[in-house]
Amino acid sequence: MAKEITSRAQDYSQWYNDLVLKGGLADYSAVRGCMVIKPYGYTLWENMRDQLDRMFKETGHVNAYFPLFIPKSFLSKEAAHVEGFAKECAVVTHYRLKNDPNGGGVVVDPEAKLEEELIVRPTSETIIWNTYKDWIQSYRDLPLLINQWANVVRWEMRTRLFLRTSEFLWQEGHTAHATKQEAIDETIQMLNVYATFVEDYMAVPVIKGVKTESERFAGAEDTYCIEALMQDGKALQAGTSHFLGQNFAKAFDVKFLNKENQLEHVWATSWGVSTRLVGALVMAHSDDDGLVLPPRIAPLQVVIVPIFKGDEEKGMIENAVAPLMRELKDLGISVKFDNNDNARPGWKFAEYEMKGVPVRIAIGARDLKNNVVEIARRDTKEKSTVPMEGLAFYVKALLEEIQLHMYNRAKKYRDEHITSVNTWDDFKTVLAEKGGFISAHWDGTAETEEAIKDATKATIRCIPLNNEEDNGVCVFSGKPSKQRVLFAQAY
RNA sequence: CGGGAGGUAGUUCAGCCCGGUAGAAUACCUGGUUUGGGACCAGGGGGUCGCAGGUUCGAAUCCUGUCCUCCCGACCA
Repeated sequence: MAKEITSRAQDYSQWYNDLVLKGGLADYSAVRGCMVIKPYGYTLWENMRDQLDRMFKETGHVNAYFPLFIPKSFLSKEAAHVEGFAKECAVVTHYRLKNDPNGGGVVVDPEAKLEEELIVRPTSETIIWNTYKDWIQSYRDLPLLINQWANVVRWEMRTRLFLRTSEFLWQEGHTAHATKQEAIDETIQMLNVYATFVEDYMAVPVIKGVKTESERFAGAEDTYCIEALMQDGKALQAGTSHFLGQNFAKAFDVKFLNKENQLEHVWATSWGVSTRLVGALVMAHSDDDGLVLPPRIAPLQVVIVPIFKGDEEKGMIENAVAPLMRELKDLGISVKFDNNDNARPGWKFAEYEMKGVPVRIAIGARDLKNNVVEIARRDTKEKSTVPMEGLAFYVKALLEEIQLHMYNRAKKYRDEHITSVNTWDDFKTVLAEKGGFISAHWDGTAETEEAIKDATKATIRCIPLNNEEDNGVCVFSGKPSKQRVLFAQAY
């Protein structure tokens, strides 16, 4: 068949591409570095987005929308910020095309040059803080808790579907607070929201931590992150939450009058997750037969495949399936009855396995006679025969069991791939032969971090939150260290 | 952005070296037989050979440029 999937062992990168393309999540586009998210992949993103949106609203946030274009001058107002993003910005310089006088289609009209060039947002801190300046006068205006769902553009040299594309979809929360502590609390709260979402809905275990200075967001005081582990032993940053201090408030002159009638700069946070989460989901759970999607966010939770000979049997099966479909839908389960006559059952089995549908129900004449169905779960590929009686409730419970099992399996793998090492030799050996996170002492300097990166391509993914104090010596420099940090090669 | 590979039917690919009417498998359409792990028979439709120039009587094939993709590297989320 056409839809063969490269195995993970043979070529992990190609396996990932195969899953995304053949699983129907996305396609390449005519534009370099930009992808088309197909309906199945977009439904997955919608399910993720909707749940996150609920969680943001439960924690008091509201949505708004800010412009795609940012005046060039805004970007340079915060020194570290411009430093971090300048090299990957798309710039709009003209506002009109005209017919080519030489007959070559349309060309940019040189007369239509913009007075001030516009940047296509790589992130929205600058335009948002320029706006917040007008919205905030008093402590009564605080906290300001706003999120936006948007697309952003970062001009990437090397792209990969979902993991790194020039344009991607994300949400960015931008909040303003009266006190430093309140802003820090917000930063941590949103980190926890992300961790809860990724673990409970995506079934991907994460480590919460804080970034070192060199991995910090451009313009932040502290960057908190959740780090996940992929099946090839590489880490993936799944979400970040930044404590911005007063950096943007000072750059954009955002001040408020406190209760004592004194002017102060506000304290800020920003936090985001992107369509990159789809890539994380794919690489965390899937196998050589295709996608494996967690029930809570799968575009389709259950598929029913009829097996019949002739119209009479087909009709009997349809009669039996109709009430089952109703019961499943009443329980909030998404279900599809695939009675397409063109494809045979075996073809359908393979197809829905490729697409990662968590539960497949097969019903044939033999089953009708015995009042049972065959249920196959995608995560373990186990098949079992289950009575029709109470089937909807059985399926509901099974979906929850699959969700839990997927998380536990991923967590077991992750936990087995956190290795404590105390020597530089062990560090290199473990990284080369086993991969995953390496827990090691670090002397706290950017120089050592850089040297380790140059030698091994591994970076410090994070300093885990609530890290134990553990006196030792740096695995690279031998200098004293108070705690272990997590290293890994990363996406 | 550097190195390597590639772009021909919806898809996977052959044809290119050595220029001469664009092929296969699969998918698709019609009819029939089928249906418990990617069915079979018969008939049928479908491609400006990525795009643009050039060489030539003639270009998928040779030359130049350009766009898109993959892998590796640098950079970065």
